[in-house]
Amino acid sequence: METKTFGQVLKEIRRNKGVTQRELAASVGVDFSYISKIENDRMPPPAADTIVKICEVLGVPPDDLLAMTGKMPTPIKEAISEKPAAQQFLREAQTMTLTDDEWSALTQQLKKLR
Amino acid sequence: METKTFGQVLKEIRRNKGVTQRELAASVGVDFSYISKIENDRMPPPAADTIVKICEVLGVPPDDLLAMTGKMPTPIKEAISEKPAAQQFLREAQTMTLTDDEWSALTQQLKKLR
DNA sequence: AAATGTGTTGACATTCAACTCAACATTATG
DNA sequence: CATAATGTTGAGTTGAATGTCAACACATTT
Repeated sequence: METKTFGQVLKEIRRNKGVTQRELAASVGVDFSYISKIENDRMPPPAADTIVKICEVLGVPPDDLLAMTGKMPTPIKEAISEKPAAQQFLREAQTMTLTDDEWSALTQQLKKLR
Repeated sequence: METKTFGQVLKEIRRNKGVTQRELAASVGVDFSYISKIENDRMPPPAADTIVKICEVLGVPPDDLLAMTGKMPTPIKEAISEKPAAQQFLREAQTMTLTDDEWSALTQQLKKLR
């Protein structure tokens, strides 16, 4: 399985949308040279919040790009930080080393709650 | 409800165990003056991993102190970073803004899985 | 070919968490 | 009280994350 890098994926999305690095950078609020480095994997992926902004500008959901980096946007981090019960849950989950399927099952359970 | 600070709780535990700041600091691997500052809330709580070490030295479970800080130990962070399915779960959970009870319910579900 | 738009590169800057170090203050003990 | 043990404080350090800036290269259009 030929796994694409973060930079490759971003460059592809941006080009498909017909946006230049400078346009994207200006809208996001970073230097355009930074976009270039990210796209060529000269630098690690940006902060989670920057990834979210980039995706907003490009009009795509941030989920895939976020998943590639293993980073979590600020709102999610905060939601967890403020909830001891959530932290408790995560500690349990970690000691169990859940599989992907088990996580999916839990996501289903989530929806049942409401 | 008079909520105790992180420093107050730590100082109390340490004293109950009859350990000096210098002893604790030496065992944990930090400067003793750092312990002092933490106990007097002159500095924010230490990194999650340091909290865990402190609790190991003092012989208490780290859960309470960790919960007070909203920080997550490295193993847990890594477990999540590596699992897109877990991130997906957390994104869902965040948009739903679960209550404590709902988190507890999920923790119960966890145990049912095995 | 000249100018303009777009992309790349290297060096450097900024911010923040998480401490350390040296000096001083306070408390306990003989 | 004298000394040692313990605790406190202010200033500085370190490393990682996240970028910026200036210069240049390439590509496109006129």
